[in-house]
Amino acid sequence: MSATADPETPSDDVDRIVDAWRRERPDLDVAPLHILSRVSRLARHLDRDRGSAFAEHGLEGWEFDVLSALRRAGAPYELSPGQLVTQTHVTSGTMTNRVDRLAARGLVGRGPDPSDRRGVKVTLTTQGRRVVDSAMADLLVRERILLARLPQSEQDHLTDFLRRLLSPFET
Amino acid sequence: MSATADPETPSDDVDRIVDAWRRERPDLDVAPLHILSRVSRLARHLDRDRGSAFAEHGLEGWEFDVLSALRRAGAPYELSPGQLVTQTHVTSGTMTNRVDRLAARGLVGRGPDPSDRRGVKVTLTTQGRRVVDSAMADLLVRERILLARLPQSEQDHLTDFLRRLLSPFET
DNA sequence: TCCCAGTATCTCGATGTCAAGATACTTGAT
DNA sequence: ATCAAGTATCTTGACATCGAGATACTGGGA
Repeated sequence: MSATADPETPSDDVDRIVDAWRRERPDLDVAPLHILSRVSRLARHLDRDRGSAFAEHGLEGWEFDVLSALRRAGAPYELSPGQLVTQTHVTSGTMTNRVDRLAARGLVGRGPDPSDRRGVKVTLTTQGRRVVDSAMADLLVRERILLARLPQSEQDHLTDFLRRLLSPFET
Repeated sequence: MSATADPETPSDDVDRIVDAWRRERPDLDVAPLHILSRVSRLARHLDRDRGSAFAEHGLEGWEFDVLSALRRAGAPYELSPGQLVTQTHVTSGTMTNRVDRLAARGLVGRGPDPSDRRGVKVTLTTQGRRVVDSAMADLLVRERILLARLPQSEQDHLTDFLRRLLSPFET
């Protein structure tokens, strides 16, 4: 049991890890793990869960990331590889590869940028738009169920806390 | 600006993503993204940040994961590859590879399990223990600084919220 | 004793990513 | 008009991971 023992909040893996560190390194303040280790673990689980949601629509997670950036951009659903790199936080080499495979599947089209001959424009096809729209709807259904464990006021506080932790990373 | 506009909480990337979806799909309730998208993004940033903390000790993130599992286990700092697989959530093939490379660097030792000839025991070397101990101390310094943006009572609430979101995944 | 289902670990091939560098084009200063 | 620096994209090679299957050993029942 961790220091914040409470019959209402059963101990989980992170509590056990924190307790182990306290036993081995009593000189260290390992409290940060209670929050940040849970953030990492929750993200891993969310990734897996999203993966299985997308699989029902024949999509990989990385495919959804690209398609949803194009979808969000609004009509005509067109962005450059560079813009996609910025929005998805991958390298340019990775994006070249992703666009190749999405184009081969017919989910995006790739064409020259008329105003800059170095440039390329990636556009969502009708099929790509249909797929990403239904995958997104499904994803939200699942995520709402997960969040239902927290009443709205707690969700609002949680959003606020996360936003503040995120602010030093994103400007 | 998102629906929860407030002069004290400036908009961030997630707010912009949520706003874009609301514009494109007004029929969808995209509120879950406010929490879950921030969790994923924060985890990504934490990963990068940990990576640079570990680099100062000559460690990769995956190396720290293995070494810290052994360190937490307590003397004699010895676990089987299977136990390491369970604790680090990677496959057995990955763990074979990781232990190979850690042993080549002299951070762990690998020996036969006397009580089961199928088995292997992985142990932390003195050097491995020294390295993981200092990397852990450094990591905690960084993470405490991050969390200093939230007063203790908010950190306690955040821990509680995350624990509840995590509970359906970890039993 | 002899099997055989179960378990622990390792091997192999495929995959997605990154970092660094190559290529092609643009822009602004001279 | 020319050229250097900057920008956008693509290519290449190395790497860590995964999934599936191979190998080696254990333990219990016939």
